[in-house]
Amino acid sequence: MTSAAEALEIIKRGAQDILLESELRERLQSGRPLRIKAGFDPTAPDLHLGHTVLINKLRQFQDLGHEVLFLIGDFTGMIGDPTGKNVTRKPLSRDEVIENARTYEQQIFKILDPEKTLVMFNSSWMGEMSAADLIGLAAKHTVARMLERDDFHKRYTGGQPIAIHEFLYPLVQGYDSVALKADVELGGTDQKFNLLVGRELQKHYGQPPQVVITMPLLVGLDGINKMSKSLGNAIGIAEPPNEMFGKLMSISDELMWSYIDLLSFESSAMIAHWKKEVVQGRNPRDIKVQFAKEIVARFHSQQAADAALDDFETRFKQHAIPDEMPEISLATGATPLPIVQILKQAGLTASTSEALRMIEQGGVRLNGEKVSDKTLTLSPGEPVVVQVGKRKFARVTLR
RNA sequence: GGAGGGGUUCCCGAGCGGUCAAAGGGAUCAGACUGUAAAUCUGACGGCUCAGCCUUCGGAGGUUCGAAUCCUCCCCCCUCCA
Repeated sequence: MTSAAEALEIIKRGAQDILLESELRERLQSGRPLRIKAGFDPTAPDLHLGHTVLINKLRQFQDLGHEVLFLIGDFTGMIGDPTGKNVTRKPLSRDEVIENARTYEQQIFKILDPEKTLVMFNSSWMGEMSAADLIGLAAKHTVARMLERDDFHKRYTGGQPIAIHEFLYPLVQGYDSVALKADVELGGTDQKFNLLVGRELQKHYGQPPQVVITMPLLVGLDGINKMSKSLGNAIGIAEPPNEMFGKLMSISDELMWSYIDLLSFESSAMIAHWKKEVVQGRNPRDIKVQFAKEIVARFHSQQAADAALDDFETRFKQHAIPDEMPEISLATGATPLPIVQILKQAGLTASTSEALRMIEQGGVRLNGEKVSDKTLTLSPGEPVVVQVGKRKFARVTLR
């Protein structure tokens, strides 16, 4: 049995803020299973590593005997969370939201214990709410306080539009905590404002305010924005091992450390040791490889991780052709097919113009031989391995 | 309701009658280098039947030999006043 003090230590690891820590300690000491809320906006159909920072923390709560309320914001998803956005989001349709929510459910149990997880949808209470109730809810907050929020403030002063419904988002999210009688709510640091609104509203509705725990945001592959599917800088937890491994290796040597801090299950002592080694001259690549393997193994398997490393090395260190690649069959007419058409039709380039450019730049290879003739044509015959750049391959058969 | 400012290629942002497929930056992609799909450097970056042609500058018309640039109407955004 873990003591309340030990539990607190576990929970604190990696957390950015705990508001208020004293309240959390009290509730842990009460000994009852706490209701731990985390809300997810169903805009992104696939979970990525950024989400797992939070989900790992939820898992820790479960391991400590608490109950996780995994809230899918299907109702709020139709609003679109304005957090961190500098433009108004377009609302999702009902069908899209439901579709996305289903995908979420399938994925979270790679990490969470289904026995201790309640998956809920906020439409089940928000959908029932009358217009009068909603106005009543809106009356509990002011425009000035909304504009205190950094992203709203920036948009407002920067001449960017803010639609009224975006103000409702934090209120609805806060109301969810009331409906769920949450003891604790977890969120990214960017959610702090919204989480605190939950505390306010719970007080208004006569409940003890929830403890707010924020987790640092994982920066995306671009090294600038937070990881987000819509920004295209994410590593999805369902991605194939090679893809996941390659993306992890593409993280810059500096950014790598924040990934390791937030995602690795290695002890803090080990991570500190690695940092020291790199300062002393060890190639950061080695650490990155180890970390990438840990993550791939977590979502796939140890074998898959080893295979991903092998593939990576043969492909990038030895510039070899990978074993597996898409098989494509193209129909040839009476005349031989120009190389640019092959590249385009095989999906290796977006257009024939791009195919021409790739050839000019020396990025196209046929069975490993660089192609320099833009007018090259191929006739039906043996399958050929067509390559564009270092990453795109296809085995093409002309018929 | 009134006055003013603005909508440009994936994003930001110049251009304000021909020299514009449209500066610059970012992103992306390719090449070089590298024990990394790090960093750095170089280049490319609308499409096509590719030394030529076609389509783009909020939308629809118009003026002109010629328009992203001028005019008319419409749509959208912002600011100030009420």
